[in-house]
Amino acid sequence: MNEIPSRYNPKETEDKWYKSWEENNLFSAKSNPAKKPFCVVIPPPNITGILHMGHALNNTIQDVLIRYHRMKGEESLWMPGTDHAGIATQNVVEKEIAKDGLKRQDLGREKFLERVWQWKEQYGSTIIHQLKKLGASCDWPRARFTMDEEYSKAVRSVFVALWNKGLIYQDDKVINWCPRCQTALSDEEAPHSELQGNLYYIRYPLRGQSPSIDFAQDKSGTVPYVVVATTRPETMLGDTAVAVNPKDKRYKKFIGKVLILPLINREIKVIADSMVDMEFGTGAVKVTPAHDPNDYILGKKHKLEFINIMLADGRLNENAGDYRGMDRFEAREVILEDLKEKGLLEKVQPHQLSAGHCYRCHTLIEPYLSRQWFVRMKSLAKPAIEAVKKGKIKFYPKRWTKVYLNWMENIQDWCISRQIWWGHRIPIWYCLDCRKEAFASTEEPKACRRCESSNLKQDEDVLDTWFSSWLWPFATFVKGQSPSIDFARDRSGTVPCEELKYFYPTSVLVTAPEIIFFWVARMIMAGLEFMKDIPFGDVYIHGTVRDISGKKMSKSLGNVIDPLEIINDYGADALRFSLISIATGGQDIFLSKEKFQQGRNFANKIWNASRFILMNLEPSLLKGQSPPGTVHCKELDLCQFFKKEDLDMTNRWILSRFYSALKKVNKALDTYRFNEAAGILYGFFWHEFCDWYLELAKPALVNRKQSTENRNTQIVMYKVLEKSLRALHPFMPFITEEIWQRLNQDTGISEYQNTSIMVQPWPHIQEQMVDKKIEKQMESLFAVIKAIRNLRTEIEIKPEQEILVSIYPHAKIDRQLLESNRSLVIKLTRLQDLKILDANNRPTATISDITKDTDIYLHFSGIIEVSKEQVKIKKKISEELIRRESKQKTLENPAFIKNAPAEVIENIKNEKKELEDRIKRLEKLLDELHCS
RNA sequence: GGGCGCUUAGCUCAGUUGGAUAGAGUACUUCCUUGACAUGGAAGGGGUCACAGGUUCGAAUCCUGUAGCGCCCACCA
Repeated sequence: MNEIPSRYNPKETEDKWYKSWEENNLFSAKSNPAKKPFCVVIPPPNITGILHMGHALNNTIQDVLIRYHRMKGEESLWMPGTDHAGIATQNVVEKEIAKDGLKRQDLGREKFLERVWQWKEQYGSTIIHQLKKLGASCDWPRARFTMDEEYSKAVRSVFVALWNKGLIYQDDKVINWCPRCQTALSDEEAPHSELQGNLYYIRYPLRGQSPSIDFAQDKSGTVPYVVVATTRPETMLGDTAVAVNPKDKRYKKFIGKVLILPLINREIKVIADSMVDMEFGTGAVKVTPAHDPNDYILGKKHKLEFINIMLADGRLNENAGDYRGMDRFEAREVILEDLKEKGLLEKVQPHQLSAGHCYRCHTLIEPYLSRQWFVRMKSLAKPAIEAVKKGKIKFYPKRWTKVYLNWMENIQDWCISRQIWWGHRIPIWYCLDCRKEAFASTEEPKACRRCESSNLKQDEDVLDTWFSSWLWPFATFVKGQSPSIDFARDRSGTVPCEELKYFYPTSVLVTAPEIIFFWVARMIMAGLEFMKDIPFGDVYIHGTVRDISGKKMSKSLGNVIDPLEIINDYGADALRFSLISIATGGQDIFLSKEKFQQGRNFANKIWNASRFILMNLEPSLLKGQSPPGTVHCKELDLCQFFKKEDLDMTNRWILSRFYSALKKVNKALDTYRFNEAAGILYGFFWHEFCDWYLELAKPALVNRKQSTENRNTQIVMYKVLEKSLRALHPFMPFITEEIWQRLNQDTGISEYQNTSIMVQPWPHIQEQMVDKKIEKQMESLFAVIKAIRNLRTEIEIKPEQEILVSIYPHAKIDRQLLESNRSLVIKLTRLQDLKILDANNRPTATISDITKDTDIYLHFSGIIEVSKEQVKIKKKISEELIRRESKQKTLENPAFIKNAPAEVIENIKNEKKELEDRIKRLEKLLDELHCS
């Protein structure tokens, strides 16, 4: 026992216990009708991922929930897994082969994919190991990967199901194109961000006018050109019209006229459309149907030509004339130069705009006309909107509901095809012989359905990664199922899938606001479509982790605080506890390394309190003296150890406080107020259990004789610690396990046969131990102790110097309370003696103070500065007078008396009376001071 | 252009349905190496709860507006 070090060393415990939990299968959960299910599916991290603070927060919250519910006796499953992360992973591997001077095309599709799988096998579970470091109690043997065979089948089934319903279609549209990743992206994958650019005003001459004419000097009134404003001048090469608003008087005469597109010398028409904003720019807009979503609409409407001027990599193609082969940004500069030379660049204005950027590589997105696959979303969205509106799915905090609904109500078709290789290949086949319509199939078809030819070709594209993620809450459960699985029917029992029936819908989804659209919304749609039921009842949205100045943490900014570094320096429990304490109500959290000290210090506090308790515990006493089977990890009525009435106040107090705190913790956890739960436990354990209770208990413990007092104190101290450990376990799994095991071992209590604290029951509230009266009394006692300490500090004398205190208890306080705790007060205030007075007679040479129910006189062999003492008391009196005055005023207000609830009035009356009492007593102290 | 969040102690933030002398962590001041813990203990100082109106007997808390900061969404070239 004595070898317990005085500092908690996480390194010696964390890996050891994690291993033990895994070896004993303690994270495993399975269909168990005898128990209530509780299920959380992990937001699957990318296989390219490395643990950052966002993960740490996200997974700590999930682990707290899982561990809490597991201890509450629910069959708790935390379903883990990883996401193949199409673009991100492909990028990583491409970078890798680039070191050998290779491109993916050099290897070919098959060889390249082999390389990716290799990479995945080697590095793909890095983040899983890191989550283990964090203490995540996932059911690891279940871990799924979005490209597992079964999972892939599910993806294809879903695709085919939607295809059969006519919800999937192929079309040429202007989509978001990342020239670096060379693939289409969905709108969500191309978030807009502000950009400082220019608005370029370019002159488009009327046909018949020489382009070389010096326009600037033409002031005759008939302007031979139209000026358009654009932020992307290079796209002019693809212009096929100029549009003006039909109501715009300035341009009436130009409508229908033909302009000569500069540099290219294409004839383009001036068209009229109400879409054009007369206020913006010149009111005349160049129309580039193949490179702008709006222009695309105009192009369709006015039957314009669609001219694609760009290659997949962002360079200009053969339609760009002399500019062919140039990169889009380079071309912009050259074009501007050329325009300027020809006198066609009228002016340049600085202009702030926002434009899409690739969410993977941050490259500026190019709107790009291409043939892609889409999902029609409107009909899928409808039930998903209903489910939230009807409260079947609830967001915490509530405000995200609106964000969700707003997006869902304006939902656009989802571009799901990606021009990359790593991912689920689109299950569409084309017959190269009959060349009829393409068809979808869950399995590779042997022959064309029309002409029976086997000369088939699968679509080259792969599906958006999120097209697999949206099935996560149920596709993770299908293992060894038939590929043509009909999820909904499966639940009804046609195809047995016990686990899905048992765990679905899952309980709660924990995630960050950034992926509400990407993932949460789509999972709800998929769940309702394929399972005919919601995927989860609650959605808890936590904040985004930022650095101390409010910036998002990112490697490029160099402001990252690495969770693994924190774990290494402070321990996983410290990291977890600090994160939970900081994360409030889904608010963004601002981190600095220092913030983790709180968690570390708390862990150390728990460690040392436990160390103290272990050092003062007589195992034989606990083992031998208690009734058979009583010191038990199961929740037994504490009354089996002792009659509540036989306990002294201190013990009754701490038990009462523990259960009062526990009640609040339960409530907080049940409503996703994690920081509050952590805060209550922190406050209880540190400031009540350690600061007060253990100090109060010391005298009883020093007395090693087997007195009832000693025995009871040992049991209570032990019990409160043990229960606190259990309550703290979801937050700090490692240290609580370590100590719990030591308690187990050192007390030699054989009833602890279970392997771990994590499978012990959550502490049960023993209502009979809650005693508000005792709590009040102890507070009075604490007030006395504090007042004495305070007086002590005031006189600034040496610790050794003799000090005596006499107390006059007022009627309110139980004299008995002081009498029976006299020696405790002496100990905690380091007095020589404490007298409890019968009459309120002030002895000489003292300073004094009052508490709510006592007058306190402190005597010492020094000189009192009477004037200073007077000032102190007078100040107090005047403060109290002000308060009394305000209460008085309130009570004199007839409206208050009329409207306020009786209870409030009563309170104010009491408070006023108390204030008056205090004032009277303070005045008396002042009086006595004059006498002395 | 919409929507949302924030503004409380030097700093970082709590404050549940309106009814305390407005809390915590950290920093600061003084004292304490008293055998659980200096990653500690004791005692302190520090806030007109962004601003202006309003509702109410009563507002940090509810309503309206203003300012600043920060997010998210949107096809203004």
